[in-house]
Amino acid sequence: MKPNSEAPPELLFDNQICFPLYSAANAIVRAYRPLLDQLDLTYLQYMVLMVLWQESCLNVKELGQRLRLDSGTLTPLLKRLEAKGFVERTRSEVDERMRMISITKAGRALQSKARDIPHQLACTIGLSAARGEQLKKLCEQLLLALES
Amino acid sequence: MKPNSEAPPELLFDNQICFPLYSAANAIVRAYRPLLDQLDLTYLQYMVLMVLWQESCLNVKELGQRLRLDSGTLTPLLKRLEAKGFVERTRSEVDERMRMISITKAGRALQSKARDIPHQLACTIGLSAARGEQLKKLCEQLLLALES
DNA sequence: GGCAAGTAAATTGCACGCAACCTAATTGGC
DNA sequence: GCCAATTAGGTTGCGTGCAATTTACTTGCC
Repeated sequence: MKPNSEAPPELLFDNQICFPLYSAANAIVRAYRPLLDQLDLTYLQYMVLMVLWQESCLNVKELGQRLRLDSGTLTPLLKRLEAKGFVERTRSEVDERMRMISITKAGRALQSKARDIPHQLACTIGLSAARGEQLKKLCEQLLLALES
Repeated sequence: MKPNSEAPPELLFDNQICFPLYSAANAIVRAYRPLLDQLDLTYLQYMVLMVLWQESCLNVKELGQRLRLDSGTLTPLLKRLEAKGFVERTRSEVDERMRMISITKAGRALQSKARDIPHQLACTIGLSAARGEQLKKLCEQLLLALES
């Protein structure tokens, strides 16, 4: 009995293009964890703060557009960041539907504590700057295509 | 007041290498969803079946090594696949600690139903074969480096 | 001004990921 | 044969992702 005699090669596990990407994303989060534990942050919380370090106040929708996430993910995450004292969640006075997310002093203070993380992570992932840039570009292309 | 005057460029959100990868992985899962809904499978369940289409019986640990996932993720997932009738979970007679996961007839039948999925997905992600291969290679390198 | 349509967040429910822990079976040394 | 160490898998708890729905507010049209 011939195994997989009629299976097209694209249905073979080892030929999957996207699964390595999926696994790599998981591995990245794992690699960040020990570094971010020291700041009491998860990877996603770290990314949210990184946005807020640059633009100290935006609403949930804007944050979601930058991070490609929706309110179902962001609302509980922002509540956790608020509970830790790193962000504030106030209602917009102009439009009461909007929730304005702003960085607190404690949240901004994390920026200097995080100073070494990019370098430390770069060491563990051990990808040259050129390959890193290449990877980033490819992912951004893919994202562009998937944003119909 | 100069914003971010002392922030190193690696702490700027738009300079993150890994976050596009993270977002792309999420986008891939989203892109697969409508296709896999027809088979009553999630992306990860589809990947598990893809492994089982090639090697019709392995234990949880072996499955976890191929997929880079642990029992905390796989056990509930395999129970769901069993509930749908696509796999069987039996105890090894040689070593009672091991749980043997084998594909069922219904599970194997999904392989032909899935025949068009790779092509359909390739259309939506719209990455040339060359760039796809490049992306796969980069992710595999990254995974290799992170598997200390 | 009043009301339908639209919009921003929040909520609910389900499926991952994974650390931390637990249980049961096996192995290795003596 | 006995017991400590190891191993396989399961459980728990928490944090995402996201579809689907709900709630509260705003806008547009008459």
